Amino acid sequence: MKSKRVPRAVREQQMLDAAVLTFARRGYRAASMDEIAEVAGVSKPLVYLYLNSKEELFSAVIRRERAALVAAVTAAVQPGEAADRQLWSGLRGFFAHTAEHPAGWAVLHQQARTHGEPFAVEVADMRAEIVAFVTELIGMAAKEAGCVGELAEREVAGLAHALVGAAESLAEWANTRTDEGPSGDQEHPTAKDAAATMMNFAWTGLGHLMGGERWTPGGAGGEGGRG
Amino acid sequence: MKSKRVPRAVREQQMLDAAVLTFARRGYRAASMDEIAEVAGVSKPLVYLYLNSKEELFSAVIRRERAALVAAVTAAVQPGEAADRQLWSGLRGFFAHTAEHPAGWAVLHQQARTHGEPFAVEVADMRAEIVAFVTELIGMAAKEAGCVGELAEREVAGLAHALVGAAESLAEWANTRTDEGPSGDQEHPTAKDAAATMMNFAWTGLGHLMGGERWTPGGAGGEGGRG
Amino acid sequence: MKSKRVPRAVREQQMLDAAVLTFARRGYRAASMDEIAEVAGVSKPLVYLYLNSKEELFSAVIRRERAALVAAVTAAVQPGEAADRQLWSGLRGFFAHTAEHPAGWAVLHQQARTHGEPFAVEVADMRAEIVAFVTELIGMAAKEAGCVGELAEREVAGLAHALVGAAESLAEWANTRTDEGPSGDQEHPTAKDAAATMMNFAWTGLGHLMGGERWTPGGAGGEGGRG
Amino acid sequence: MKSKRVPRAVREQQMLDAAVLTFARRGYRAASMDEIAEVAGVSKPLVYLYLNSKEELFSAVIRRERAALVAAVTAAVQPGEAADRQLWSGLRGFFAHTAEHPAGWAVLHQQARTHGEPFAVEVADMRAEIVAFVTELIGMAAKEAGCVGELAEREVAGLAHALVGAAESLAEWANTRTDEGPSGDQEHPTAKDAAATMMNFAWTGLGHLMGGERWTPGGAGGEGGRG
DNA sequence: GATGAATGAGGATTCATTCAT
DNA sequence: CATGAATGAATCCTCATTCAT
Repeated sequence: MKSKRVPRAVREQQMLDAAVLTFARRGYRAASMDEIAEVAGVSKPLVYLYLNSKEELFSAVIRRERAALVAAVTAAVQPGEAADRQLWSGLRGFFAHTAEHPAGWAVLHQQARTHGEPFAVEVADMRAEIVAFVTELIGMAAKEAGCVGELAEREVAGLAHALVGAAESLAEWANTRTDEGPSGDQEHPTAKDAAATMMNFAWTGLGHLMGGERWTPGGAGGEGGRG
Repeated sequence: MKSKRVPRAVREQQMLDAAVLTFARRGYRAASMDEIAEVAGVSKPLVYLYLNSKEELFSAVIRRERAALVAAVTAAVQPGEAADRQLWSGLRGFFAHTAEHPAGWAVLHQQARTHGEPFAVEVADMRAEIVAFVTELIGMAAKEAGCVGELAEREVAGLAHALVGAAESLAEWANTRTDEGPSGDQEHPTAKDAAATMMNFAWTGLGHLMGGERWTPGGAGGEGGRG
Repeated sequence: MKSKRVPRAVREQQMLDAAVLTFARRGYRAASMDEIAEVAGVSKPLVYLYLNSKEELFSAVIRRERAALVAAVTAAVQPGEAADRQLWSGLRGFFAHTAEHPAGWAVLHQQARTHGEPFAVEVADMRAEIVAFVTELIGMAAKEAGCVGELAEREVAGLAHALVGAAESLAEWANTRTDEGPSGDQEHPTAKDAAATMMNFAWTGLGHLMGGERWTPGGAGGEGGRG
Repeated sequence: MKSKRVPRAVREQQMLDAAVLTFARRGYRAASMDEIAEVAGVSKPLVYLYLNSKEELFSAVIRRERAALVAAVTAAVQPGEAADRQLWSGLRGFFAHTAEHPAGWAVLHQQARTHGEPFAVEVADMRAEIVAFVTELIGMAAKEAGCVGELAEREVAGLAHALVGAAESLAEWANTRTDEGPSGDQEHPTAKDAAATMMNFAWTGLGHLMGGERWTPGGAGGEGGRG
């Protein structure tokens, strides 16, 4: 005896919840509208009445999850702070959100990118947003460090992409480990640990990069890199 | 004008070529055996005769592309060299191969991971292989730098994952640009550029990390990071 | 002019009807779900929605036809009567039912037995049921005739099998003639005629068998048989 | 290393042997030419070269098995003997042959009858042959017993069909038991036992039938039957 | 004579989607 | 609002059959 007469807005969220889970579990193509309706606890025609089609449903899911992730990161950051503090906060927000919403993250990071333009574009936009934010932070840091023009624009873009990719990889690693580890949070990289790893890995290097330090293939191994 | 009466080994490779392209373009589920057969220039039954099923075909594709990628990286590295030189060479091999085989890379990096255990495991294994290689290099570098026990094992694993993720992200970025950019190679990050970015981004930071430098949230931004 | 919006229970029977006809006409393998759906006047997906698979459909058909045949025979028999009366009534019920449902009989007698364990077992069970009933009747008759232990158990089982086989053969013969004969019922063995033939053929011999009469190869032909 | 250069006639028999086994095991439709060729130890095109098509192959199998069965029965019978001796011998030949060639019997009795006219006709013809032989024997017996015109032609036909059906049923029963019984021949009806059962069951009754004895529904059970 | 290479045709099954009630 | 009933359009897979060598 399912609860009847639920307001539309609520029903829609239930459907989106069911869809996120199902798309994450099965993938876009393998997820059937039948299963989604069943998981949502409603009849299939109702799903169509509210969400129109599988494609629109997937789209709605992606938009909602994107918004939620961006909101989580944005909420974590204090706009006025120093660049490294902002990155630190943003990363913690990112890792915390993806850890709490693994299905949502899976849909964004894995499913949406592998099933055609309409969806991939949405995620690409989100990623561009984040990359732009990181790029800005790097710029801020450069200004803070008093080094102007030292880093070419393209170089900065590359660094930002690398940084974002590193964070994504860590997020997946952390989430995957979570599923298997029998022990508590102390055992695996929590959001805080992951963020710390990122800061040590990326920011320290960036600082020296801004100081003009470069690794060059010509040098004798690590020696050349630090010279 | 399809060449007829081709020996089996050759036909199989043609089929795998067609499958890589099609799986990369459409995704595993959306790719139809009909389309793959057509792209391969053979009839569908022949595909089944040689590769048995869609699942086995996908599996064969993944195995082939995995082997090719690992071979490319391995061939690029000179085992005896210093850690940073090995990483540098390996990264160049990696970026060069993924740039030359974008479809193969897409299948490994995007499709295989999103379509169920049997396939994801294969890629996870490959990734673990690479992460292990990177982990070893970091260990070597630590020894070269005379810092022993400075980095916890878990920390190294995190760094390796971050590094690999950064490289993957850069590879995708580079390849995506390639598709759209009308101009030549000079315009976008080539394998060499990408590898340089990675070395500057990751290795420089690692070097200082081994020197005991850490970023801490308590400190005043970048200043605290370097102290 | 297909009647639309029919309740599920009704549609299922229509499908089973169509399936019986089609399986009888073509055989299990040669019957296509397409044809069955067409004969049933519905689309193929509906058949799958209700009956799940060709195998389950065939199974459902067999179970329904088995139940109908057993019910027909059971209904014809008066439990309290003498053994020969019960056999006589049961045979008439059997011949009447198989004559009225030739397709159902064909599916049970020919198709189900030739297409793998799951189906053959169902029919074997039914046959065992009937053989057991006949065996019981023979036992009853022996008791009525005052001959106890005269017939070995294995001998009775053999006789029961022979009797059932004879009835099946006659049923097929009668039905086959029906299809071709242009004239009315009087011309070919109706249920009553067939049952009479069976009683004369089988029961008369059984009676004398119980009286100790045996045919032996040693004797001089028919003479020896009656001695 | 298959033996090469085998004369055509031999190869054909090997193929027919393989076909009998495979058709018996799988059924006509489910048996694939691939499997038959493999069982026969030859390549598929050779099967087509010799037997032309699956249909013709099946036909050839049926014809060969029919001929073998008829030959076995014929060989067992001594034309000049008394009717009951001839039937006794024929039945022993029949049961012996079907027990020794279960696959052939399965193809004739089960497969051929369930897969369309062209094949069913062949078996129907064979059955008619046998029924005619039995009919003749019954006629002979009637003459031997001095009763002429006592049995209507249609009645005799029915009796013959019943008798043949009983024998077929016993044959199947005996063969099926053979597969399961772990003990020796003594345990289950051998050809001889089956034939004895048949003679007792059928011939004894027939003898009295010729003597004018009839079972009638009106009478009080077995008593009325014999009166 | 014998076979590896190849395919046209067809069959089971699933799914997104829509009405009529 | 809400749903049981129904389907068009693919998709995976198999098989009998034929060449070219």
